[in-house]
Amino acid sequence: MRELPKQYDPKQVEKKIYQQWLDGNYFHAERDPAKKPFTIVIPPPNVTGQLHLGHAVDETIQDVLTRYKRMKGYSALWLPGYDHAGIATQIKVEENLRNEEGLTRFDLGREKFLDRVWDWKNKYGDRIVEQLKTLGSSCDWERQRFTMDEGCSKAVREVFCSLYEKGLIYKGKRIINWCPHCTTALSDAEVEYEEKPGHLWHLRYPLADGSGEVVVATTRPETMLGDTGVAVNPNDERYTSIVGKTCILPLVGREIPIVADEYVDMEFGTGCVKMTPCHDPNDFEVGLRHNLEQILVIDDNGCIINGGKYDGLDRYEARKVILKDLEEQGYLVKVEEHVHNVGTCYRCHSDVEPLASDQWFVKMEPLAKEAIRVVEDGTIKFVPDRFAKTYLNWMHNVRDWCISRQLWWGHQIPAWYCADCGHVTVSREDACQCEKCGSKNIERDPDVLDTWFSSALWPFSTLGWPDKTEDLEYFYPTDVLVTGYDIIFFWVARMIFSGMEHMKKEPFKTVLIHGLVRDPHGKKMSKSAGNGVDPIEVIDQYGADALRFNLITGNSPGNDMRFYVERCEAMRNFANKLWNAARYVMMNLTVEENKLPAELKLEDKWILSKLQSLIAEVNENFDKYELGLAATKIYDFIWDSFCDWYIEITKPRLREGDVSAQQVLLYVLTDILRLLHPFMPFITEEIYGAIPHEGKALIVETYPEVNEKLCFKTEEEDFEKIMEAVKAVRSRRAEMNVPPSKRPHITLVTAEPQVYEAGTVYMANLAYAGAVNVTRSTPADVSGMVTVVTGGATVYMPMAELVDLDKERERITKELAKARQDIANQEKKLANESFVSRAPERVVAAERDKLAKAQALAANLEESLKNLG
RNA sequence: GGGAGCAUAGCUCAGCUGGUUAGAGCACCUGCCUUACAAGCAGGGGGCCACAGGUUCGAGUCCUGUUGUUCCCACCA
Repeated sequence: MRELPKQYDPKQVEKKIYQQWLDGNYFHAERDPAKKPFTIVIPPPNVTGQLHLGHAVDETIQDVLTRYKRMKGYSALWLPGYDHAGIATQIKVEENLRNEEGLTRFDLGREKFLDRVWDWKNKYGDRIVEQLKTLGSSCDWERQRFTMDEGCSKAVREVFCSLYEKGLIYKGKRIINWCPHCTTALSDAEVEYEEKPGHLWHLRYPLADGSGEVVVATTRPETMLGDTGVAVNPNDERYTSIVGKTCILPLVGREIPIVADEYVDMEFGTGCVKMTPCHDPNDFEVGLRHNLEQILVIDDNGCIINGGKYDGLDRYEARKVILKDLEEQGYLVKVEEHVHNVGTCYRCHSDVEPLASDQWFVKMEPLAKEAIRVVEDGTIKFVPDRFAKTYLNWMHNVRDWCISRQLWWGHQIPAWYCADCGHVTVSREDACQCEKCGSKNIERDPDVLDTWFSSALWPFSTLGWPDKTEDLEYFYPTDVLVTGYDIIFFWVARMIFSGMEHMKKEPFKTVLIHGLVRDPHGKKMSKSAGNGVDPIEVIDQYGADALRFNLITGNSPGNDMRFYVERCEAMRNFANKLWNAARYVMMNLTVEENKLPAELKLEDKWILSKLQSLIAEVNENFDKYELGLAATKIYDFIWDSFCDWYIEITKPRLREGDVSAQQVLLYVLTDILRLLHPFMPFITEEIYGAIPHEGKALIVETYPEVNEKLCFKTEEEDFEKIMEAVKAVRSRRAEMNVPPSKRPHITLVTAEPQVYEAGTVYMANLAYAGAVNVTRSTPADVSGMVTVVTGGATVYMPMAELVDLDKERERITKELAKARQDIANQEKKLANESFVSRAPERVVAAERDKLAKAQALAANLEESLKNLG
């Protein structure tokens, strides 16, 4: 036992406590056959990243769950790590290179550039780990992984090769999403659509035979350079006569065919669509059906190629010039305002360019089957379950996954092209010759894999797969995956089908989805908007426990939350409240052993019984992942039940040196610490260390379970009757401005005198009463008395204590009106035959009881009013 | 075009399977430095639970529709 300072200072505590946990090796999960495993793998933060509030929510939830399960006796593993984040990291390092040395990655060459990225990764890779630690994350740092470490890279290679061998990975020319800024292909999931105002330009394409013209409508006139046809609907009578004819492409002069295809919507625009097979997925398909030529007119940087005089112009620059030319030459018919969806890159938000390109793909249909099954049959549960629908909808409609990226930072594709026979060698080991013709004239594919390709394997690659490790055996499948709804498609979906394909077992049993953290106005936090809040600064000011509690409470699962720094202040105050409660208990402690006394007083039974209810509810909330509810209940118990009532009520006993009160205080406080620890690990551990305790550390204490012997329902109710009387007296006193120094004698009239007799001491201490008289019958003379009716008693206070009779009269009149209204309501309800006969008996009884009470109250109030004159 | 969420006190939000008087934090008002805590204590004001129907003995809670709002998905040029 040692003295605690008057105010809790997280700064003095958090670093020290975290070090104690590390020293005790408590985060490390052993493969203990006697214990059940509980596993969470962290959603790996970007290696380039800094902790933001989104991480803070995610990590807090995982830490709360891990700590809970650890205390519940599981071998709880929270496996940490980070992600190489291909695009983001490469761009960052390229940016540095340009700013500091004026060089591009091509100036350095692949190898030297990658050295730079590794340097950068080694320098900043630990920053986020350090930040996770300040949050209190109880990760097993011995098992920390990186998506590009040796083991994970081996897993990636194995998966690529095995899928290739099964025919589930192929290379082909498709329309893909190309980011001209990041200069790489993207998957469909990596494109974010934004509604943007634009125009619909109507262009005149003259028929080659001079018999007329067609007018096409387009939102992207610059792509006309790549037009190789015009399509109309076969059922469109307006155009049947021109199908099969050709027209002359303006500005270019190319003769292109007019074809009929079902794809065309007769209602939209003019019903004639220009076909640009290389820059539109639909046109690509139509082009294949009608053998249209493919002409690529926009290059990797978004500039025009194969477009004659327009070559080299940026696509939007080209648009202006082309429109001007079209107008001047009389080809522009009209312009309409038109809002349309524009795809943008999820990393840099440049407009994505659809273009035909040779890329690697994962064939999704066969993989999706199992991924759909395990969610439909409940093997994997989403919490809240509405996200299962989101997931299934996506999985049912999933298209092949473009996995090759034109980057250098990442897992290079293990495919070698033979210059002699053209064969592609895909191999687990680095190939030095063509597997078909033996030629050494081979070259490796320069591209790397989508970052999400490696994170898809995270739940098993981090446990040692493809090797058959003991960790994998013991900890897989993992239990809960915690993440925001924004990466269900990127990551969750891909982990599920990867787990099913390669492990033949689901990667996790529960997907716990949380919402996004927004600013006070509900806007997304971002660097560019300048509305971001740095969690590290918040922790610095209020402490990690306060931040954690703020993030875990006041929101419901799966819904976005707004972040208010002021709420952290409230949480810090709560921490301080607990701190002082503990300080008070310690100040009065003369015993060393945490053991309940043989005899319990009424208030002891009340608080212990309330504690058991709390324990039951919190455990139940945990099992349903209702962490916010659990935390709020603990908060209320500590502040209201424990501090405001129990501590107050035991003060006289402590003053008199009553050891039993000390023992109950210590017992309840210890359970409080254990209950709260997953949410506020630092302060609880610190207090635990200061009070008498047996275990090594709170983090490895057991989590409270209900003790039936400490459930005292009757006493709990009895005590609450007394509380009600106390509150009633306090309330009257406050309303009448009776100063605490005035201690009126009070008479309690009740049918249960034994209950209230036990409570007379409380009336004196908590309601500043003088002598308290408990009787069964109303005093002979109640004139000049203030009456307060509570659930179990009528309280009489002498009028002399009152300052304002008018006020009292007013109050009673108001209450009487309400009581009469209640009586009316209850009588009406009970007069309803179907209610009485159909509602459960206890409900009806409760309503009868309510009526009786209201009647008694009304009678009392009437009398009081009479007494007042 | 399809799907989902949200709408409760001045503000931000809880309210789990329908059942006493709808809660919390902050803000506000009144009185207290009562020997754990003024980052505190006691008391108080403030709510047609978006709207309209329906189911039910009983609806903030379940169903249908309406309005507003946010988001996700989808190849109408």
